[in-house]
Amino acid sequence: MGRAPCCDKASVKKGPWSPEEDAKLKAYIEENGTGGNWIALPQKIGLKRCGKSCRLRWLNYLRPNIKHGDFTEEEEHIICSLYISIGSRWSIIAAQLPGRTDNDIKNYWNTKLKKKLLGKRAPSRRARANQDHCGLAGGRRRSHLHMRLQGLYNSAFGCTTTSSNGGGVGVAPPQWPKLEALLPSRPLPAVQPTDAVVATVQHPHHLVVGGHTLATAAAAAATTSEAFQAAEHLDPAAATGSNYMPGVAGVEMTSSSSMAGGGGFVAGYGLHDELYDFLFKCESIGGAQGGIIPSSLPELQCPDGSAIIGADEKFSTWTSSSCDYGSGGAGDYVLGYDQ
DNA sequence: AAATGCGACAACCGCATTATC
DNA sequence: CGATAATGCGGTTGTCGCATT
Repeated sequence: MGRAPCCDKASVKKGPWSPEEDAKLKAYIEENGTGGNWIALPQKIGLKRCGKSCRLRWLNYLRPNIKHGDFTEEEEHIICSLYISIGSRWSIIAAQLPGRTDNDIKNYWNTKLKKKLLGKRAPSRRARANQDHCGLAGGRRRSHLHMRLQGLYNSAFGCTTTSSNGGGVGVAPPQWPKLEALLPSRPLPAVQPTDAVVATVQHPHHLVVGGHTLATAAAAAATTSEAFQAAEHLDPAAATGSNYMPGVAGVEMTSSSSMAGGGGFVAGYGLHDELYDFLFKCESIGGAQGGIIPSSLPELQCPDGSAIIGADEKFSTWTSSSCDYGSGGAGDYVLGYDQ
């Protein structure tokens, strides 16, 4: 017995939305709100659509103040730096970019930014079928790709230079972190306001990442790195054979399936040192170039929008007192941020 | 001009989490 | 407190249009 379908698939229309459907949905929600029940909404307004489809359409396209396309360089930097930090947590990343949706960012990453980082065209879906048979295997592939991405990220954003690529500005390259789990062994809090997209950046340098921050994430990684030594010996991409992220070392391990019980993967040994190196060298370098990494230690805000509390030392307070991560249980790992 | 390849993006699917009964 | 429903999220797929062969 599987899960009951959310709607009657047979009587539900699929595919692109027509202007009429858009108008109906938009008009109704603007007038009445969602009523707190997406499943019932399509029946109310006479749409032959699944409630989930309505929700997606509203959140991604019909909602006011949605921006599409034309990502700025600053937005790209934010996306990249957050991706480095937390992986493919698109909803969290979207929360840092007002007007952007997770779907939009995800698409933008997959079609543009990833390639920008990789510096070459990624194989198409059609070509992907062959990839598994030809690629480097396991750890060797990982380290190979890892090195490539480090260089490519650097060159793509001018984070650093090498004498050989001609794009140099004569600064030392930041360290691309080695492979390891960045975050604690459970996902970031999933708590996001419905309209998280418009909820966040109070200050461009105070990024709040689902309650974690770049700084706290780095600190977390530092203190949990030991617990993730095993991750260094795993290659979920190879193990699953399904993650497509050539060159994105830690990133290729961040699919939700491969992360079951594990945080976003980023870097390896002494995350503490390497991630800070990476983030803040980029920052100091980027300062002259428009910046890649947010330039100050971020503040910490609980996902529920309650107190904004400074720096790392309060993270454990929040996690232990007000944030239930669910099944993982607080005893599963040691935070250690403020130890 | 037709076929094919590819990029971009909208939408769907299924799982995890949360809320409610 | 368990079962069920609803919602949120991320991965994947489908489709369209443009570029290339």
